[in-house]
Amino acid sequence: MPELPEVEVTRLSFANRIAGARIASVCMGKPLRWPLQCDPRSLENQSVLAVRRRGKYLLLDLSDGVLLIHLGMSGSLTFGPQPGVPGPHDHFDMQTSHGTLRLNDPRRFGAVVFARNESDPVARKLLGKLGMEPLGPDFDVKQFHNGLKRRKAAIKQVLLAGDVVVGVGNIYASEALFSAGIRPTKPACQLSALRAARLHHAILEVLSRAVAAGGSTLRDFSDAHGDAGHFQIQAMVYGRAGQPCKVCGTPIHAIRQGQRSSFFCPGCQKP
DNA sequence: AAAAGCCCCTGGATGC
DNA sequence: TGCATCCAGGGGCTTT
Repeated sequence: MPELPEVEVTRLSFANRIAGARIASVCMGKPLRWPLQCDPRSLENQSVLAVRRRGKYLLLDLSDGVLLIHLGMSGSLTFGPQPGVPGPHDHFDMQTSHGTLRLNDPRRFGAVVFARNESDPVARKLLGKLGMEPLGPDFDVKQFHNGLKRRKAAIKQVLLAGDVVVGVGNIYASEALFSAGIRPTKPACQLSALRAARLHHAILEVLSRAVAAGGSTLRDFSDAHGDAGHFQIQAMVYGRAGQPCKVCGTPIHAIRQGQRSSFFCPGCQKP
């Protein structure tokens, strides 16, 4: 479910409300991808100072440490008063003076990890190799192109790897490549400066539009209020195998790259 | 160093 | 209706 826009929309939906809250108790459900790395009771009486984001990770700054939250494939966060007893897929429940933060994650690819700070080895292992923030000031065209030049792998897989630029998941990778007119199979290192610049622009544009629209709602995303987005971002290629391209009418192709599906228009996207 | 595969897990859709 | 198979928005780890 969650690519960068969904994570950012989730963050925006509760960051201000949870800021300043005191943690009363933390209740864990089934094991997530990684252990919490601390006794849940050691979080009690700490305050939540702020909620930041790095790639697809949410960072909850506490008075004495930081919680790294990842939503994996199927995770979603809710924050509000009196959520009732945790369900079978609620695996992290944090009661605070401002409400309860709850992680629901059926597949349990998500995680909540405590670290002393961001230089803690625990945090560095998860955040250390992340690439540029596409919506941040450091997303530089030249640096982006340089990053791609070092990689012989297909551009789609380089985008997904997240070590050049973070936050571009399987849906937005296909959409951004369509927008830039580039085949997902194109070796990253073969992109000219012009085409790299087009892709840079497409990533920025696609992701920021999705954030503005309140999360992709390409499927069934809901934010921490539990509200589904009111808007609908139309996919140009993702999930549209066999259907006519909305620009040129050519049937959309679906291929597999690294065990993930990719979609592209053979007419609009040049090899 | 980089690339390719594997795997974690559950649930929904599809096919026989 | 029941059961098997395939697929899903991520990404760390191991092996080439």
